[in-house]
Amino acid sequence: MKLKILMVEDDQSVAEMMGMFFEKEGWSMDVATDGEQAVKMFAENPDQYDLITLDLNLPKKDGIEVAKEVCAISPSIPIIMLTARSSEEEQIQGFNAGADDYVSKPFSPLALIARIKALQRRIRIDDKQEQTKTAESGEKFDVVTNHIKISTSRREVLYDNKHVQNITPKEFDLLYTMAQKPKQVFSREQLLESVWGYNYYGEDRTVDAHIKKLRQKLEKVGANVIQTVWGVGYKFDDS
Amino acid sequence: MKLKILMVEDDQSVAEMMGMFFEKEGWSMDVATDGEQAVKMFAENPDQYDLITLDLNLPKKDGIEVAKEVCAISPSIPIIMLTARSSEEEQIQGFNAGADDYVSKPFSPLALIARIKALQRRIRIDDKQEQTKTAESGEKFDVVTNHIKISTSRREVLYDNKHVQNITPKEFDLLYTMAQKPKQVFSREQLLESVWGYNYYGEDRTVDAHIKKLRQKLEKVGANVIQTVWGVGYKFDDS
DNA sequence: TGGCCTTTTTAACAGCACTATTACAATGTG
DNA sequence: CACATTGTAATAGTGCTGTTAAAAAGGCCA
Repeated sequence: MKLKILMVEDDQSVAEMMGMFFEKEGWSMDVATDGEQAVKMFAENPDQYDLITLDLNLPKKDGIEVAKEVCAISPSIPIIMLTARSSEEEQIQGFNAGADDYVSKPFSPLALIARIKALQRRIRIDDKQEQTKTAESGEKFDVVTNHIKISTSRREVLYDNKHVQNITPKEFDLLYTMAQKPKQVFSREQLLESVWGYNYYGEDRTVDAHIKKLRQKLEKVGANVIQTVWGVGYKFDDS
Repeated sequence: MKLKILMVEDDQSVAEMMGMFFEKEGWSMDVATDGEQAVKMFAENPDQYDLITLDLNLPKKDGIEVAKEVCAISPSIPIIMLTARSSEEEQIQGFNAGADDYVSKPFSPLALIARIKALQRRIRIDDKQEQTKTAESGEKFDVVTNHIKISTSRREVLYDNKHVQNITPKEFDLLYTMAQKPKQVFSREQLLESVWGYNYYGEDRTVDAHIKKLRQKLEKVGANVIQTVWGVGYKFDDS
């Protein structure tokens, strides 16, 4: 997989650092240091970029605005937002503006690379399912499996078109993380890193507690989609 | 997960503290207090170490130089840089020299442990993906023989596309170990080392017991793939 | 030498005590 | 109210051992 990435990032040292890691992966990168430059660079030659990483706090034009304008030019471009604090508010705005995933700062270089790979994988899969998924209504769901639909922009989960009520942020993120790769087992540590963030050092068992609550709420609409894999972790499976 | 870590750190109190935390995780640690010693220790026996944590400010030979020399000996060894102040400059140089991740001082022991775990996980995942570069659809199987498919990411075993039910961790590991090299005989000692870990002192016959259970579960889907090699051990064969 | 029986070695099986892991409930905090 | 944590109960998995069954080896005799 060879990628060209547009990194929108005002902290030059971060950009340089990531540049080296991308190079290690065999990817190339352009950097825009403010919002205006980002939009300009992308507008000039949209097709050359495979993906955009987008800092939210930018000079001149903030990340949300950049995302909107970029999406106007090329709606299918994958965008990963880099949010300073993991503020729910910002995430929702970001998703609304067209972001596909977010990574909260500070992040480890490898974490970002992992997300990029995951996103690319997801997009390839989506492409294959394009026929089934397209248009009809204006409803956009980020994850669609046999029974479940998840909308990140609305923070909504539907099971057989029934709303799952009162999902909390952590529960939503947990479900979203696992549902992106159905049947794949996630260790508690993986979930901690993915949902709680790079620099969070909580207890494994905290995950259990949230899984329990999530299961309770899913059961209310008849969903039984989170399996325990003994000695390993959890997985999503609704087949 | 059992690790041996080479910690390169001139501040002895830091090293001691981390030593205790590593011990709690069941990991062992060697300490080098300056750059020269670090390179020497690593060069003497590179394979014993699973990971290096590397302070950047070192007597005699700085961390960057150590990283380069270590990478020259063994390019795949994971390195985590410990940067004294979060000086971006240093981080960048460190990565250039071959570091995989960084933690800025002062760091919490749990933070470093979390980073180590995350790094190990990624390395394992990357290794697997290299082995499994085939696989087109979302289905990824790490082992595929005539009748059996094994997916470590899903912890699933299929025999002629039938699920083997209720596989426990030990059983899965046993089967996975043997199925990787069909027809090769594994002694009980080899299996103990591979599945239980190299410093586990258990009875040979414990292996038998698990093989029995595994066979039972495999029989339920009509699989008869584990042969006894009298006086030697067991082997996987489904041809 | 080759067949047959006995002895010895090795593996299969079954059950139990123990451990590890997970689910659940309750609490404290912001 | 969401969350993190902790204690406890429930559950699943593991390790071991006594016993039984099977295989190999050795001895005996035709």
